[in-house]
Amino acid sequence: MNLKELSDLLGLSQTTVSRALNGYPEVRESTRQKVLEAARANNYAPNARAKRLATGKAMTIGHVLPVSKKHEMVNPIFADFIAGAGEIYSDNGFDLLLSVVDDDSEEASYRKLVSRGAVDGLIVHGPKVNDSRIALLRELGVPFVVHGRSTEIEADYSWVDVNNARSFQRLTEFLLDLGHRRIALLNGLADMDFATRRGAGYVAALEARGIEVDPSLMFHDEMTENFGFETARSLLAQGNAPTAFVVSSIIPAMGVRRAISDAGLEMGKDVSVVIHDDALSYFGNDGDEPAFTAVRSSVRQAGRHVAQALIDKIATPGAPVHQEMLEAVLTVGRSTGPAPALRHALEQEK
Amino acid sequence: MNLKELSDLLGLSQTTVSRALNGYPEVRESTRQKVLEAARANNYAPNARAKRLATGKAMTIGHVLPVSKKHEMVNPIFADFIAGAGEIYSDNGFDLLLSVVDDDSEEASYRKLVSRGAVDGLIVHGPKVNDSRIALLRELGVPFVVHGRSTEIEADYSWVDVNNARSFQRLTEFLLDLGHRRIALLNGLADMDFATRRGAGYVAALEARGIEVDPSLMFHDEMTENFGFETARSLLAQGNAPTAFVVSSIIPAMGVRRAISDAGLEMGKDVSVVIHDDALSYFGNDGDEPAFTAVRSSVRQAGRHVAQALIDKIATPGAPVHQEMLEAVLTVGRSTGPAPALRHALEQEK
DNA sequence: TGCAATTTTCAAAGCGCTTTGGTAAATTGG
DNA sequence: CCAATTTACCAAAGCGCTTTGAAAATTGCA
Repeated sequence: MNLKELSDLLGLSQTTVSRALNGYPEVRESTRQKVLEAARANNYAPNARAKRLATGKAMTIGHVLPVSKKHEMVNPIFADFIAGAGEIYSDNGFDLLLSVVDDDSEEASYRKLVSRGAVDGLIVHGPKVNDSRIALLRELGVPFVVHGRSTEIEADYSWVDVNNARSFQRLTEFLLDLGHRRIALLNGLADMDFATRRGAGYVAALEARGIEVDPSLMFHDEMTENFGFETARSLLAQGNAPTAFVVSSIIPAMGVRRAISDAGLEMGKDVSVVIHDDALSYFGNDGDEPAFTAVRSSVRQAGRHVAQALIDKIATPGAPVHQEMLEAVLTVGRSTGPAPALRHALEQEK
Repeated sequence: MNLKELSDLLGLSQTTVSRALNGYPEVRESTRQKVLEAARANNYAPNARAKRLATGKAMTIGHVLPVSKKHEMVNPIFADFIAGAGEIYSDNGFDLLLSVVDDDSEEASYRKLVSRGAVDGLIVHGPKVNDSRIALLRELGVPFVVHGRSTEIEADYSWVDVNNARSFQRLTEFLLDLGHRRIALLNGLADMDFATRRGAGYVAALEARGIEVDPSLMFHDEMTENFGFETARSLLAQGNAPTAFVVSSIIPAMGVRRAISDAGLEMGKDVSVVIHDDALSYFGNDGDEPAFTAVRSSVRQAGRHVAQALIDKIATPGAPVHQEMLEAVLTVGRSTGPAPALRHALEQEK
C-alpha cells in the first residue's frame, strides 16, 4: 500500500493524506482521524526511501566499526554503547547505520557515507591521539560527535568523555594510600587517546608522591583477557613483582585475576587490583561488595548521551559544540587491600 | 555534486553518465573512463536516497537488537556476530540497519521495517522455542535468515546453526569418560532455543550411561559472569557438590572459575569445567593449551555465513531455503581432569 | 444576503536517481 | 555503394513521497 492507493481509497488527495499523517495543522481534525484509521487498518507506513528523497534527510546516523583484519578484534564495549545510542535513535525516529570496515579504509568509509547522503550525522568511536577523522568530518561539513576526545586537536568539536586522567590518578592514589609502591598499569593500545590520558593520570599520581615511574611496569595492548593473564603471570613470576595492578577494563582484569590465583596468591590480599569498569551488562561488578575496586562509568549511558548530542546538533546546525564530561565514581570492592609490607606492620601493631 | 551537475560538466546526458558508472555495456570505453575519472575528481557518489527510490531496493539488511529494559542485558556475542555479517555486507554493497528496540515491541519493529521498505531482508537473532517471528516474516514475505533454529516450527525457513545438541552431548560424555558423575549444567535462558537443544544433549549423554538426571543441577539464566559465579559458589558450598560443570558460554565460565578458586579449589583438578566457546575476539581461548576444554564455533564466522545466505536469498528469490549446520570442534584445555574419585584410584595404582 | 477572511483541500512540481524507448552515427555485408 | 545492423548516446517518464501555490469550501460579520 502506498500513498496514492491510500488517498484514492479515502477519496482525498495525496497532499491531504500526507499532511494528516505528518501532523500538519491545515487539515480538519475529523479528516485526520479518518486518515489515521485507514492507515492503521491497511498497515500503511510511508515508504522510507521516497520520504528520504523528498525531504532530503536520511534520518539515519552512521557508526563506523573498524575491524582490524590482523587481530580480528572487536571492541567489547561496542555492543553496550550501541544499545544505549540505539535507544535514543528509536525514540527520535532515526535509523542506525552500522558500517563494518577494514581499519585501513575507515576514512574512505566516512567519506563515502557522507557523499552518498546515506547519513545525517556520524559518531566517532575510539579516537586516537591527533585523530585525523575529526579534521575530515569538519571538512565534509557533516554533524558528528566523538565518544572520547583527541589530544592535540585544537579545533572545537563535540564530544562526550569520561575524565580518564582523573579517574586513573584517583585509582593509583587509592593504591598508594594502601601502601603499594610497585604498581603495574595494564592499558589499552598506546595510540588510543583514552590510554594516553589514563597513563598520564597514573604517572601524575606516582610523581605527586615522589615515586619513580618504572616503564617496565607499563603495558599497552588490545584489552583482551589474555593480555591481562600473560602480563600478570610474567610479572608475578619475576623478582620484585608488583603488589598492585591498575587495569583499563574488566576483561583483562579477568586475566589478571586468573594469573593471581594460578600463582597461588589471593587477590585483595597478596595482590591488589583496581580497574576501569564500563558497566558492561554481562559483567556486573556491582552489589554491596563488587568483585573489583573500580571507577565505574556506564558506556551504555555514554551511548545515550552521545546520541542525544548528535540529534540535537542535527536539529540545530548553528548551535555551539557539545562538550560533556561524564563522572566516573570510585567504588571499593574486594580486590584491594593494604600492601603486604604495610599489612605486616599493621598486624604487628596488634 | 549530483548526477546532473556531473553530466553537465562532462557534456553528456545523465543517462550516459549513469550507465557508465554502473557498468552497462552501451557506452564507449573511452567515455566510461572519462566519466569515472570526473566522478573521482569531483568526489561524486550517487545519492543513496535517490538510488534506492529509483531502483526499488533498499540495499540494506536489518538486524533487530531487542534490549530488555528489565535486565539491561545485551547479548555479548552480538558484536562479534555483527562484525562477521558486516564484512559480507560491505563486500556486497549492502548497508546494515540496526534497530534497537524494547523486547516487547520487537514484532512491531520488524513489521515497520518491512512496510516502510527500509530493508531488503532481515536477520533473526536468538530464536526462542516456537518463535513467532518466523511466521511473521513469512507472512510479510520478506527474505530472512535465522541465526539458530526454532523447535516446533514446521515451516521451512533458512537458518544457520551449530549442532548444539551434539556439542553438549559430546561435552558431557567427555566429562563422564573422566569419571565425573555429578555434573552441573549452566545454560542460557530456558525459552531460548539453543538452551533447549543444549539441555537435551546433556540429558541424552547422562541417560545413555544410565545416570539419573538431577534437575537441581540444571540452571537457566542470562549468561553473565555473575550467574556463573553465584551458581557455582552455592553448589560448591553444599554437600555432595558437583565435580564438573558444563557451561554455555565463556562468560559465566569466568564466574565459575572465580567461584572455584574462591573456594580454595583448583580448576582442572578438583573441579572440571567444559564450555561452549563462541570464539569471542577478546576472550581468546586458544593456543596449545586453551584455558578451557571447549566446543568452539566462531560466532563471527556464523555471522558471515548468515549474511551470505541472506544476500543470496535476496538475489534469487525463488531459491530453496538455506539450512546450514556449522561444526563445533572439541578442544581439550586445562580446565578438565579425572574426577577426584577416579584420580585417587589412579594414584593408588602407581 | 453578500463579500472578505479563513479554513480545508487539491494539482503539480520536485527530490536525484534508473530505465524505457527512442534517434543519430558508425559499422557491416552483399 | 547503399540498406541493414550495431553502437553510442539522449529525452523523458517514473520511483513514492513532500511541499508550493492555487482553488474550493466554509465561516464571520455587516
